[in-house]
Amino acid sequence: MRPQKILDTDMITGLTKVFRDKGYEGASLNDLAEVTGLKKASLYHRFPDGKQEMAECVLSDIDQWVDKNIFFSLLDENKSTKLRLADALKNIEVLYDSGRETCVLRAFSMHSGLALFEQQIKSGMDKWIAAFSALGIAIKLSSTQAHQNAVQTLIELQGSLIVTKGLADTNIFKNTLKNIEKRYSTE
Amino acid sequence: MRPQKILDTDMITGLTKVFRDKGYEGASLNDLAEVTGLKKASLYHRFPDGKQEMAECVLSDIDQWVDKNIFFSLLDENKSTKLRLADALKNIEVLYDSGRETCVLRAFSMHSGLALFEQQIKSGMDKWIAAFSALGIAIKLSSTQAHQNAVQTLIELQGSLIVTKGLADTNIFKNTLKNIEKRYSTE
DNA sequence: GTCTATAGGAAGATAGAC
DNA sequence: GTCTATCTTCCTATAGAC
Repeated sequence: MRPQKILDTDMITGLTKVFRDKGYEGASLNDLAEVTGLKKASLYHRFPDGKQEMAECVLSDIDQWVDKNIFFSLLDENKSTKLRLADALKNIEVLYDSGRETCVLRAFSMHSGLALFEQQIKSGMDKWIAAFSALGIAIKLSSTQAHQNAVQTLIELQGSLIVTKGLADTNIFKNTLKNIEKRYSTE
Repeated sequence: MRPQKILDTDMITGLTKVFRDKGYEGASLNDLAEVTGLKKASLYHRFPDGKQEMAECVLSDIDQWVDKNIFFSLLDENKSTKLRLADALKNIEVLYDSGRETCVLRAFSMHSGLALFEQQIKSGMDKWIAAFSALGIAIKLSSTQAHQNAVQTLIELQGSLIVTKGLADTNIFKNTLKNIEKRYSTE
């Protein structure tokens, strides 16, 4: 991404919204131009490699947000495990807008045929599992038990996003977050 | 769909494979023509309304298969609840090829922008929930408990499909099926 | 850095011969 | 019923003026 002039953080926000709603192939350059207020040719000036570069910037931006607001919370040894989890879950609710928003990585997983995304999906999932495994270890689970719980947590988050959107009922997602909280409760 | 000449059930099989792999927008008429061995114009002869009609036929075909092989199993009052569930789970494993295949309805849920699909997703999910709720009632759960269990089952199935594909590990899906079996076990 | 204009190709869909 | 050939539209991407 080249040096910028005006809006830049706002541009990523707009691109993210379009990619989330439409997926990689579903998002056309016209869509992306419209949401940013720029013309197509101007988008190519900011992102010389075109649509793929825009997608990578969006992914990288979300990746950093998740690192900072979710994984860091889960691993912060200055706080109790209960508080760590509560903070992480609160930020997960923000990230997915209580289930109204989809997971971008998943939106990119269909179609595209770009192997790049497959790899990022795998490593993204591995990071979620590692973070929740660490939380499991912190509450004295065995390492295999901690791993199983982490996988189950990821399954429930992803599944809940789908069912929440399909039935248009955010209570489903909120309920899943509560179940996850219970799973890591020590009482 | 017009009267047919040669392959017909084979055609649906081929179309299904393409739609599952690529989603609705990702599946081009060239892809669909190639897999069926017909030319594009011939596809339009069989499906006058084009791609959308093909997609609807695929969905309807799967819908019937699920009715017959999964929902009917779950509701078959001639068998024990344990056996009903075992049969249904076995067929779920077939349907998704142990997690290697995606859920077509979900593959159609992105992009497209066709409201038709949104409606079919909702009613499809409702049917899964109703079927598993009935199983819950059959093992004497309260109606609210049966409903909650059914929603949780659907969440785990959908989530497990995603995580299984993301990590390329069918053990994850098989393990989820075991967990579902446990949830409805009466011992 | 942003624009207008356009190239070049692939998409969905149709006409009409056989 | 299936084909070849073609239409229109939309896509990603680029050239070049300002």
